[in-house]
Amino acid sequence: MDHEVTVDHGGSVDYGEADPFQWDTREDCQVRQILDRVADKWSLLVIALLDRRRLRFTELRREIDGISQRMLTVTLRQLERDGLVKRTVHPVVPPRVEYELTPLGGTLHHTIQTLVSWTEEHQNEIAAARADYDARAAAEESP
Amino acid sequence: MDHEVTVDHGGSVDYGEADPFQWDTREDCQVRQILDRVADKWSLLVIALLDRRRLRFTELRREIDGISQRMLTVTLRQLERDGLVKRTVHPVVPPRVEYELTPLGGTLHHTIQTLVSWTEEHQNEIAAARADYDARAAAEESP
DNA sequence: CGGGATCCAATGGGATACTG
DNA sequence: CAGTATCCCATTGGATCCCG
Repeated sequence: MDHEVTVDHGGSVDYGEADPFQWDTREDCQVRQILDRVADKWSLLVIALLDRRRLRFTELRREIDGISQRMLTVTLRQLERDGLVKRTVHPVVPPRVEYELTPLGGTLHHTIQTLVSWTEEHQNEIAAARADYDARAAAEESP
Repeated sequence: MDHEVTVDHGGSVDYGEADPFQWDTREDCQVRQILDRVADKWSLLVIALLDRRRLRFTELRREIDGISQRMLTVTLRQLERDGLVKRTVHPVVPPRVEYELTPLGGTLHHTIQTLVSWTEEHQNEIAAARADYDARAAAEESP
């Protein structure tokens, strides 16, 4: 039960760990699929907001500018399915549903916070790079 | 030239740093926009692959399973515009264009690598959570 | 080889209305 | 309040052709 299983993907390429700096970039790869979920626009924001908090549906909706009710629902369901967010329904009227990070979601939060921090720290450099790029592009078109 | 500028966003809400754990989640916020770019499916993969390497267009295309020529072009242009990737054209025939991370892109790579590593480490937990979720969902529908 | 331009299909995602 | 369901449009992104 604890031995490795080699799956035949139909190709003859060797996908072993020949290169420690290389990882599996195939579409059907687990990591790729999870990355798509985790690196999602809304997921990122939801996880970032749920740090040390426990928010209700409407609170999240209000905090995340621009998200529609539909996308918040979809995003929360995905995160719940992935075991990153815990959903608690309080049987009262009116309904009260709260969302919080699971321990697993908490570990991801650290990583995401790093990404957010990086963005905050370098936003000026990026803005400058964009301005520079746009200026060059404009200069080439109109001599 | 080095004093802070306060921009009036047209609203009367106070978006000051009242809460150190809270950040600006408005759509027109720089961080939000950059996050969207940086947390993009393909951008993530390109940056992850360009670490300590310098790859040609076709090499990137081959490495990233499932990316179309169009999306690779678009992604590389965006990354170049943001100052994260440097594009070098060698004036030979046939053309030889190489891409590499800029120093700024290098700093981002660290962060992204953390995200990729997190995914690799926790993929089994996530897969288990999904299976569990799906099992419960199926159980509820068919009694 | 490394794209730019174009066309078209898929899908993401908003608006709205209804429910427990 | 916290969704679900439906409709529908806008953007994303793939396929194809062409050019330097």
